[in-house]
Order: sequence, then C-alpha cells, then structure tokens
Amino acid sequence: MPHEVEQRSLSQYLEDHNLKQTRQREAVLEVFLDATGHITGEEIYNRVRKQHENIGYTTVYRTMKLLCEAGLAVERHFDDGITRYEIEHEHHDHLVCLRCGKIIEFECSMIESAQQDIASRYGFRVLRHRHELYGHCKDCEPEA
Amino acid sequence: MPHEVEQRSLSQYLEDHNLKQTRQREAVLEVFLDATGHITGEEIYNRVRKQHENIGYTTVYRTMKLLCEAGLAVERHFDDGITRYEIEHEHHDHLVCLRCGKIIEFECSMIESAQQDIASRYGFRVLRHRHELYGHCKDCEPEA
DNA sequence: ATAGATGCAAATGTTTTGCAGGAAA
DNA sequence: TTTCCTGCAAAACATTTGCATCTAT
Repeated sequence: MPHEVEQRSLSQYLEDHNLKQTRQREAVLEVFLDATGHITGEEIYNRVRKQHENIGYTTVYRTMKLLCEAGLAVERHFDDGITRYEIEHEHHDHLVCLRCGKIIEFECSMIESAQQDIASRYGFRVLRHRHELYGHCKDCEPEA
Repeated sequence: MPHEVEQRSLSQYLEDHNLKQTRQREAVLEVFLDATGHITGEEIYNRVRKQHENIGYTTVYRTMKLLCEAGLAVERHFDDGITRYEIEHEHHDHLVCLRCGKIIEFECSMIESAQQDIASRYGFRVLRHRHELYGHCKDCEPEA
C-alpha cells in the first residue's frame, strides 16, 4: 500500500523536524496522493475543501512546500505558469497535450547521454533539466 | 547591417497592419536589437528609460508583444518565471547557468529525432518543445 | 480630423507573508 | 504552556487592462 508508506515517511519527516501532525496536512497529503499526479494548488485546494470546508490556500501551498522538502512531492512548471505537483519518482520528462491538457511521462536514456555530451562541449555541469514536448495527443488529433 | 533589415521589417509590419510608427516603438526595438538576447521586460524598460524618461512598462510590454507578432522576437520562459525575449532565429535549445544567469544556445539534431520517436510511440504530434539544461557554466565551477 | 498609441493607476492571477487567534505536543 | 499552525487579509511580483489624453497620419 503505497499511501501507507508515504504517510509514514511524512510522519517521520514531521517528527524529525519538530513539526506538528495536523488534520490539514493529512488532508492535503491524501488528496495529493490520490491524484494521478501533475495536480495544481488550486485543484488540491478545491478537493480538500470538500471535506474540510475552512482550509485556506495558504495551508495548501505551505503543506505542498513541506511535502517537497520531505521529498514526497516535486514542483513542475509547464508553459502555462501554474505550478503543478507530482509524486516524486525516478527521473522522467513530459509530453503535454495543448488541447486536453493531458500529461504523459517519458524517459529516454539516449537523450540523457546526448545532453551530457552537449554540456561537456561547453564546459557546463548539468544539475537538472527540463524537457517538455508540446503538441496534440492521439485523442485530440484523430486524423493522425 | 542586420538592424536596418529588422527595422525595415518592423516598419513593413506596422504599415501592413495600420499601426503607427512611434518614438517609443523605435526605442524599444533598438534596445532589443542591441541586447545580446534573452533580455527581460524590466531590462528593456530600464535601458529605454535612459533615453526616454517617460516610457512606461505598459509600452515596453505592448511593443514586445508587437515584435513577437511581427516575427522579430520570441518569448522564452525559463525556470525563474520571468519572460525573456530573444531575436527570432532558427530552432535551438538552452543551457542556463544557475549561478551567473548566463544563457548558452545549442542545437542537437539527434535529440530532435529522438523526440519524434518518443512522440510517435504515444501517437503524439509535437508542435513545439522546450529543452533546457540547468547547471553551472565553466566560469562558475572552476574545479571541473 | 481621427484612428491608434501612450502612460498612469488599478486590476490580474498565482503564490507568499504578517499577524492574531487556535491547536498539537 | 509553549511551540508550532492556521486562516484571513494584505502583499508580492510580473504582466495586463481601462481610460483619458496625446500624437502620427
């Protein structure tokens, strides 16, 4: 049960950092873990609000920041300027459908090594990268 | 003289679209063309202001939007969320130094074709992409 | 003369912060 | 009972818009 694991690791993190376990943090974590990933702050806020009428944006954002620090979540910034959160997992990049907003993850070791080649050509040390392909997904372009 | 060419193509665009040639537009264009590229709205504003005390951000942003529509400029969005403008030229990607902010352009046809392979694997049609490598440039990491 | 441009001030939209009151340890 | 949280309102920040005024044509 992945949720249990993640919840435990949050508890652990909170404990290690002298932070408190609260109803709001649990609610945000649960919504985040139940999402398919790539969820925005607003979406989390709206979903949490269904069970927890009084929660504010403030708490959602603060909690998501916390989850990022705890290593459970990662912030992603696509072209629309709205921060999305995904569950931290092994390295990957994204295909983003400009019509329906669908986000597909992919991984390509050939590209990764090509990146290293390019970087070393410029004496550059790559710490992270961002690689996004924008277009139309299968469902949004039937005449493909 | 590339500036002459670009200025002429702006004039042409303005004329074709029944827009007026103004002192402000000329000033913004000149600053933009003199920049090494990847200049922010704020930087343009500050530089234009030296010669043209009363110009507002509004005009800078509106003019840059115009230059984009005219095909002279392209908006770029890196990780810091601040829009940068570069002179439109053939397709390329970027290395961004996280210490000094330097931006280096690169091109890699192997990566481009790998992207197409991946996209077609998902029935995805790529319209554009974004590929940025973040790290430390040669000057910012002497012990490389 | 008149369509279009300018610049100020105010609005936008997302995310963050200050602060007084509330809850976990 | 103290430390940490919460939620509100307000601020931040880059960019955009409304509007009255000004200007290129």
